[in-house]
Amino acid sequence: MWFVTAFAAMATTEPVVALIDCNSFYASCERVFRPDLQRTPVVVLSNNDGCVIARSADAKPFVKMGEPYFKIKGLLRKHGIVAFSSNYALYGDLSQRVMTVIEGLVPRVEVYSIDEAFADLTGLPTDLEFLGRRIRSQVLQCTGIPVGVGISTTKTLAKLANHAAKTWQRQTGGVVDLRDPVRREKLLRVMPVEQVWGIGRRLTASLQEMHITTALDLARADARTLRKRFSVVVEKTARELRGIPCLELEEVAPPRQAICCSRAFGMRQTELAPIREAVAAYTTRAAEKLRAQRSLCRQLRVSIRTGMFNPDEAKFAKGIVVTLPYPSDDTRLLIRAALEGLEQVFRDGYAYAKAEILLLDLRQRGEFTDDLFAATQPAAAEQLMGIMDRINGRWGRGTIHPGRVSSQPAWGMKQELLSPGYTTRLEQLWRVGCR
DNA sequence: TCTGGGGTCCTAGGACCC
DNA sequence: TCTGGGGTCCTAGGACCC
Repeated sequence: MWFVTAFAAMATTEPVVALIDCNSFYASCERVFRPDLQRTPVVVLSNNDGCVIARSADAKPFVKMGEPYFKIKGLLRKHGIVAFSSNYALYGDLSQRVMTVIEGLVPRVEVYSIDEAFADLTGLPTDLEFLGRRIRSQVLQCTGIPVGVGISTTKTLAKLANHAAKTWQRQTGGVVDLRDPVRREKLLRVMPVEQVWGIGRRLTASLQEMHITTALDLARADARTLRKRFSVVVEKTARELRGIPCLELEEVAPPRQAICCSRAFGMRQTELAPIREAVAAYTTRAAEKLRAQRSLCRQLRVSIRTGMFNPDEAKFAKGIVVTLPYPSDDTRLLIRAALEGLEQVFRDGYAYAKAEILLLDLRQRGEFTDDLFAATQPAAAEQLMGIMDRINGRWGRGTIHPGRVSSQPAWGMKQELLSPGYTTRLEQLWRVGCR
């Protein structure tokens, strides 16, 4: 008899995956150190205070995602909605804390984005809904960030379960276990296909032509047809909706294949000089990211563009790829290449809004063996970069920087509503009590 | 006046090789 | 008379995600 039960237990060890997702993450971060805003709707703006990129739940009925700030200033005032510039130092730090708490509660975690993590719960002997609630309460207690938990047998279904947990927060308590097939079908039936992870605007339109309008329709569609008509990605999505895992948990993120630093200027720039400064600064940042993942790059693309929305502005955009003499992570060499490229693409007579640096053809150290006699990066450069990174790591980004990069730039971002670096800057620590 | 900043993966098509 | 077919690599562009 024990054999039979043991066998039955083994046979039911199906894969289980959870998606833990922070609610309105950026807005929640802003509230952590502003308890007075707990009941006040909050929105967070993009760089340069351009448009809305995050909204607290109580701001959602009033403000659309992506809405330009200048258009909705009056509306925000009318409804008493508080706006913040984005404070990535704060969000990044709180994100790390959230992930640390989750990693302490479950064995295998994939940090999927700044505010989401997948967890493998396969074979855990506990009540999973209980575990979900535990994760929620623990993260909230340790960080002040509310999260939702979706549980199912595939990543795509866990995403959907999480979505349901958010949509019906009151009824579900923020945790939905979607392993039961009956429950799963019930949810898939009411879930519009555009809510499915991996199905964007274009695919939704094409799927609707084929009368696939709900998640259930997609799950039941013929996989081969989907592959032929669209791609393997859509095919996998459909299989995952059926409960067949096609996407693995990726605990260690592979090194990036491209690194980008792209930012709009605080105000339009017509002269070459300030744009040179901005390009040097962006390149410095990109090179830091490059070294952080211990890669070298062989190519760099620099591009600039004017504003793209205002019909009265003359439009211009151009980029160029520059190849380095050898694979490198030396900020100085990269800046030199980027400025060379900039000279070639810059045209007088335009009001530039944005520059972008893209590091391409990345490889890990020791990966390239193409030419025995090809030059390689001097050891002195590696040492210097290492020292720079250590100083900036210890004393804060930008403590030491190339002379070309200005610390009070004319092109800098507009951040008029920036909250303090509560957790990342000593002089901006949260003050409690004592007036 | 004013509209984000990162990334990934896939496919199609051309060049080229044998 | 007759002019293949399979494979690889690269690039551009599209679609998606957060």
